[in-house]
Amino acid sequence: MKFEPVTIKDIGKALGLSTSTVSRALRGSYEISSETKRLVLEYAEKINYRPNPIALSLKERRNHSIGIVVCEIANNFFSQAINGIESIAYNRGYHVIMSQSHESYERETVIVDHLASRSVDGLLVSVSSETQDYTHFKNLYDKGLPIVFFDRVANEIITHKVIADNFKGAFDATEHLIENGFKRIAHITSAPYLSISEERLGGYKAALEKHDIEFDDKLVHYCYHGGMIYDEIENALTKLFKLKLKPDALFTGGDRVTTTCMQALKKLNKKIPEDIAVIGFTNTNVGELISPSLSVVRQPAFEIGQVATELLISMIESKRPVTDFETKTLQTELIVRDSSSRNMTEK
Amino acid sequence: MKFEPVTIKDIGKALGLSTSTVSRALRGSYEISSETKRLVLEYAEKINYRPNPIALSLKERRNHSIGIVVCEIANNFFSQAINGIESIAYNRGYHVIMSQSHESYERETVIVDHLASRSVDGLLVSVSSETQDYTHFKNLYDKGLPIVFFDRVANEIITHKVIADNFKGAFDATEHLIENGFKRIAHITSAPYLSISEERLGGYKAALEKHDIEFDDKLVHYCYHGGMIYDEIENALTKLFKLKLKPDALFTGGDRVTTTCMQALKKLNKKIPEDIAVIGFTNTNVGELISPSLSVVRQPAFEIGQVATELLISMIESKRPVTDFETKTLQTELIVRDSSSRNMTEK
DNA sequence: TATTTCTACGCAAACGTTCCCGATAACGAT
DNA sequence: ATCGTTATCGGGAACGTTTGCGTAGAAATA
Repeated sequence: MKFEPVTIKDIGKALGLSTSTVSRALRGSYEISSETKRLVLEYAEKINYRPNPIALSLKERRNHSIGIVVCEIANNFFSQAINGIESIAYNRGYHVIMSQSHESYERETVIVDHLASRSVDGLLVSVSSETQDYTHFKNLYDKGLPIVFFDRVANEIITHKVIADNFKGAFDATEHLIENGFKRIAHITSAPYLSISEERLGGYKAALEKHDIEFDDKLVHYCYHGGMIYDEIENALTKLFKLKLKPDALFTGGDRVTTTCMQALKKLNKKIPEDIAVIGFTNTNVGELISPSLSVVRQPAFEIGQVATELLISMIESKRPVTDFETKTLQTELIVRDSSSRNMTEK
Repeated sequence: MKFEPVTIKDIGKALGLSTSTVSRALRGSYEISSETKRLVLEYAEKINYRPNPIALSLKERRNHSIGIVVCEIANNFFSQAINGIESIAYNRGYHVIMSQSHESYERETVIVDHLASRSVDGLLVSVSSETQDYTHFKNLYDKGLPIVFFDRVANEIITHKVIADNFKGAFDATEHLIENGFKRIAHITSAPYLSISEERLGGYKAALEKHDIEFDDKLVHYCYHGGMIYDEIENALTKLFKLKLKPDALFTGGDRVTTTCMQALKKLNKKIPEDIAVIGFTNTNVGELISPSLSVVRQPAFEIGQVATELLISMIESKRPVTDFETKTLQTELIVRDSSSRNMTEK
């Protein structure tokens, strides 16, 4: 199917004017008589003329569009973040182009290359859990393509980054468990080289240390697919429960990890919080409906998306090369419910 | 920031060839000597040449991108559908441009106009709950812009449509409640003029009729914001509970409506299913974790997205105008859990 | 009246490609 | 020696805009 659009040339032909005159009239240039302007504007309106954005892009060498690279859309955190991204982009006149890495490094490289081959003015990325090498970003970035990382960032690339305070979020969650009397706190999280995993593990360790609980790496499990693969989670849990010194609490890092852990615990017939207390990073909006109601660390996903987009657009629209980069850290929210409660276990 | 890309011209200059020769060499034309081809290919590889997609778009008058218009991304159904859309689009070499109407008719018109002004080869749309007038789609469609509707469709526009079998899904859910002994079945759903609302209401009525239960419009409530506004849902529920003949079961139509109803019921201290049994349309993946575990009608969101995208791309790539349109109906899945169980109430 | 200054418009290049049409050379055939 | 082929390449238009520059005529100035 073809979509035959009306061009500036058509207007010129119809009105006996040159394209330049029409163009100028449309932009309201002072060198066009008001009479001609009126004529052009009226005719353009009549035939519902819309400038061809592609021709403009070619001329101005920009697209007014930004690319998003995330592992998956169907995830509470990311869909909320994308919502934030879209809200800002829309107001600033940018289109948002979506793509998913599905936690695959290879696919990420393909996507990024595809997006960046100049069909996009900038990139908003949260790296895949498989990604350990960042040269595909580095190459483009060095060539001048603006990139802002959010959530899962590439520390070795010097640019704007927007993250939640994962350290503090993890610290608070862990300390909350400790203060509720739990001593053997397990931690299931995503791939170890992910920035978020590192930061959350750091907070977890710091809380243990503060309360003089020895860190035990047998209590920490990494799920390389971020909870996308059920068995990975179930295996981690069964290993934990086979320990001589079983955990009495679980702190999960990641939206998918948390919900999948809850499903696995249900399947394994573990009572929460009697058998094991649970608190985890997740942005689900039905935490209170879950049985028992789920204690969570909630990330300001929408705001992260917004801030990242603002930074990216400022980079895109900056005349001079940007040299002053910042890492914005937004606070998480600790929502305590029943799944991490000591009271429940004492009944 | 500027992103200085290498063009076909640069290659020509460096190698002492014309742009046409370079272009042909790159495409492997038979009229270029293998020696020249080798030279060009090697050099292009070396300097990492990527064709400028914008220039191509201008030339070929297409973009290899499709626009998505939905009410919101952060919604289980839509994020899963978008996942399906992206999966097909990626394989077929199309970019996916996202936008949200936020259930606003006005915003929808602006978005559609913006997207369609030729920055997109086709549109995948699920209309907003406010939309009753479809001329903004009709105009573009008549001009030749391919459009495929999914989920919430515009019946008056003759094109491909992909929907879940909302009638049957609603029928099954309602009949399930009836067979479990419930007699006063309330129905809370989205805006009445939405195709999905109509279809689901139809299934609901048909099930009632089959089992000789009189339809009572006092048991039906429409939420014009599709559950996005909490109070709208709570109001509907309190009205239901103020009825002389209170409902004993609730069938909800819509992802957001269902989860928000659950939240409101919790806040109103209603026991499920003792005070009121619940089953609803939703694509949440934590239905079994909810207390009580939630009976749901699940839509094949991912597949709906896939099928819609395939149809759209077939329209885009069709040489001749498409005249044979189909409405694909995919089956829903009834997942019975505790929230709609009679047994629970008899304990 | 001759010259300058506006006013209002057109020409053409440019953005990066593709592709139709020629152009040039080599070469065998006549 | 001339011609038609074939192989290989370049010129230039086109896609839809914007914009620097040029220039016509009219008005203003000298």
